[in-house]
Amino acid sequence: MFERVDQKVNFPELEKQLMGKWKDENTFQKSLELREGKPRFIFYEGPPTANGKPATHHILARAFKDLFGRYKTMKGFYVERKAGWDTHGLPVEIEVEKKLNISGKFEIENEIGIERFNELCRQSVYQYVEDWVAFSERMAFWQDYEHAYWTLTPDYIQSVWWALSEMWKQDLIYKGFRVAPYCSRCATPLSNHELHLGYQDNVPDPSVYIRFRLKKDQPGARRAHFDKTSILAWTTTPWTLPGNVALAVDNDVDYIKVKEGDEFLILAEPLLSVLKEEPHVVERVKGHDLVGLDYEPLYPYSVPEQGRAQYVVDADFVSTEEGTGVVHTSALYGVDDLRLCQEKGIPFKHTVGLDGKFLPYVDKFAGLHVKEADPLIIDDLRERGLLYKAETTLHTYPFCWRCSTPLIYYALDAWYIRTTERKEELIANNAATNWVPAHIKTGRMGDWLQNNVDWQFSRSRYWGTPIPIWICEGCDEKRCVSSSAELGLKDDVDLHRPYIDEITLKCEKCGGVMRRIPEVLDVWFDSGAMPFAQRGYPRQGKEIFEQTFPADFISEALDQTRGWFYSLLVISTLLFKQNSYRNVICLGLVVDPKGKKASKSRGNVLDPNFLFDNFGSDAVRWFFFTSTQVGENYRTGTDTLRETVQQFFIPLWNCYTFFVTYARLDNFDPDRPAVPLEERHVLDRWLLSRLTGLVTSVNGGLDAYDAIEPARRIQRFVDDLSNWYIRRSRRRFWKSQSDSDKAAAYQTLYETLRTLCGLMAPFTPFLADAIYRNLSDERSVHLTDFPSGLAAEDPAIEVAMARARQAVEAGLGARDAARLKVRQPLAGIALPGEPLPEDIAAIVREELNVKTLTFGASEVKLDTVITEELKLEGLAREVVRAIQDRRKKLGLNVEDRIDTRYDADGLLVRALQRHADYIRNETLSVTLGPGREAGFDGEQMMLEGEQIWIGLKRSS
RNA sequence: GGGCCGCUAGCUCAACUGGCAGAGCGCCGUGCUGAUAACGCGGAGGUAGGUGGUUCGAGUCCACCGCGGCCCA
Repeated sequence: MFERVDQKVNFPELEKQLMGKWKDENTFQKSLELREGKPRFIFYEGPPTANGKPATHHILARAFKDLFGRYKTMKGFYVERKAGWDTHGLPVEIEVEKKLNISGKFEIENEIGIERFNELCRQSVYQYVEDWVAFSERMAFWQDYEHAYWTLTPDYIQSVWWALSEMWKQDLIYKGFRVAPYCSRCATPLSNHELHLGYQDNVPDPSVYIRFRLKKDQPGARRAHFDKTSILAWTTTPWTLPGNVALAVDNDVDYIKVKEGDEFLILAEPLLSVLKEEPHVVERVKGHDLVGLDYEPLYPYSVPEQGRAQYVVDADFVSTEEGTGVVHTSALYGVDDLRLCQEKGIPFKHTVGLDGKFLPYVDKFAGLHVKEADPLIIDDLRERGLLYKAETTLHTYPFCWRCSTPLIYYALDAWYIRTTERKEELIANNAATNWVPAHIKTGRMGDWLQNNVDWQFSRSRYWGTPIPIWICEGCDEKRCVSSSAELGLKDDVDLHRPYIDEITLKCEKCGGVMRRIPEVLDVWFDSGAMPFAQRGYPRQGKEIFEQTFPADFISEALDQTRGWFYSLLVISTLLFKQNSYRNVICLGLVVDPKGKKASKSRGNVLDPNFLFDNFGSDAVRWFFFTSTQVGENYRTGTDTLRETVQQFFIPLWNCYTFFVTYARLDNFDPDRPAVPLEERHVLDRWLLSRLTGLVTSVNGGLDAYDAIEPARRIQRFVDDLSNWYIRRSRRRFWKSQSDSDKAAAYQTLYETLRTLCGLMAPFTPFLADAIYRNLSDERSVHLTDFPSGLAAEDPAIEVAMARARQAVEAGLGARDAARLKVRQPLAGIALPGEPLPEDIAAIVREELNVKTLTFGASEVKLDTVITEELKLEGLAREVVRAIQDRRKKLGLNVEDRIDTRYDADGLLVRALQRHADYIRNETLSVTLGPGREAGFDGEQMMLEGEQIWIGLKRSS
């Protein structure tokens, strides 16, 4: 027997009940046990960073992950779902810095200490993971949270080390430079975000034009040509001039040689206006004519012992908007500069230290801070006749957002993985991956791979996987370690800073002391290593790793293209020569109803708990599955969610309560023999045909990693079920005799609801299970097989029914135009088109409330003549309607019998007498008679312009 | 500056390979209703972001531009 169901449902409350049941019954665990030994469907959890409370956009990816995990489980696969937590990285550090009200290297190292700082990071992570588990369970994201992988464990870290050491063995790791905005006081590089915090406008800086004297002994015929000739270059950072190694010109720009006094100057034609005098043009050349010319170094400090420097090169970033069209290049103090010198093979070395002061060997300016040195350098060049002119310019310049020190661009040590060497392999492995939506493969991801640069994986931070590279103080020998055993440490020892920094090794080459480089790993390396690191591979878990690599399916939002999607691809390509995922759903972003990104400062952030409490998590999931194409943004607001509940959840729930209400009254027993399909009412056969099609397309869609089309079809089906099948079948459930037609109706609706629950289980796990359990003796839908292979297709019925519904539409339109309410029966209607089968035509007649339905007319033609006979029938229906209304007002139950009295005259009385049987039957009136009797709860009202009093009471 | 995605009714979104521009919400009118906080019918509401091009025919294909989003530089 089915439990009574309240029509007024509170979905959030329902969901909490289900959470309790799942916990008590271990439903998730059971769903896994059910499929033990079955083929695996391999899912990888992209670990969220535990640096804050989960937000609404986190529901999105988790909903999709859960959808396919549940679907494949119901399809018979064993779907391990190991949770994971990304525990390292700058976001965690920043969260802790905020709590401590500190910021930056200086405070961390000198006030807090790395040991305590990292301990606080660890605590912070543990705290947030609790929030994440609660959140995930609230939205029914079934994962194994007890056996989650944590990127901070010694096992995990050692796997990561192993991965790096394998790349080391392949000679894919090298040390280089990285130019970044740098604060010399804080001794720290700034992130892009930090950089943007500190720009100031109208900052005065020197603007100097420098003569670079061309060497007289140029190779070949060019020699005499350049006597007394200088190339004019411009800079606003004179302190970079001692580090000058090259001048860059644009190959295709016109350069002019002008005579000024007894010397010659070369600069770009569009910038002749910077000259002090009216230009006296001597010669015009192209930039590429200048390339290769040697010039006299301004200073001896950056003249290399080996290799060639101080000559003219071509570059693609030369501007003719300002300066002279010649770019002074100092390799280590500009992003473009460094790239150019690396491309051209120009040697370079630092002239400035990490403290922002000139190094000792730059003897003229040694120990001076670069900004202090600027005027001295200008003076020095002026004295030596190398300064053409010096001015002051006002421009926008970045300052440290913490301490307001002017930032400089500075090349820091950085470690790289030579991904460019394996670029073609990366592209091939990406090409073999199924992207949803497809355009990401060649678009966003493909473009990113085409423009691949080596992966800079070192971070000058604290809370991260320490980079396992040790360098000999004596001979510079380098070594990459792959396990704690190699360091003489136990397996379970904490490998984080600062402890790891104290570990020294003995150099095998010279016997000297080897120390670890101070940097930690980019967190993307951590998460990209999860396919094997979650198993502790290769020290352990070898077998399980091999069984679970690569993944069949992963899903995240598209900001992961350069993040996790990339790091997984790179690491597995370099180590295992294939991608670690076969199918990937790349989701759009959650934005506010205006399309703006949610942010606290805009105040448009949706609190997930607010949504859960008001609409339920199923509703939020369903919204994400149905609202827009995968890859597009989700305009999310309370209005759209309210609509989701009203348009889909409530109608579905009403279908369910309708069934339960009458099934209880009739003691419907689902185990009774089924009425053969061919003997069922045409509405049943129509519904089951529709259901068959639905099952097929939902299976097909989900198999192709498409969620939206299946979900939208389910939505349309529920509309058909509610507003056509049940609407047109109601009387079959109400009628008093229990014949086979009634049994067929119950069986059809029952099977449909159960199947629908199966189809919906992966999408809305709470709602589907709530309904299914009541229909199935408390068995969980999540332990069933996914619906498939129904065989009740009947295209002819579907076509005919579609035509019938069009006929109804036309007929109701005609009624409306004629101002004839549907309650008033009419003699007939004639419609265009071919006749419909009788059983379907009957439905149309009933819906239109006409006696006859004919086809073949040229247009819709309604017989509008209302005979007295029809009028009385219409009045009878009015009376029925009035009695039903009264029943409802008196709070009577649908099955309650009543006695009915009336007081009226004229046509109404005749209608009541003529159609007494009909009225009694419709309203469950045991007696129906005239007279205002005592004890009858009555009401005076108007029906079709006539007075009537109707009174009723519950029949004893 | 570059890449990708989007731009269709007031709002949210559809329309297989080019073939009569649609649904839901909201609004107005009206009807139906003992499952329905629901539903039906009718109405108002569209130069499809803009400009060109290809085609018998373009929301759909091509080019350029604009706006929004994400990412890279």
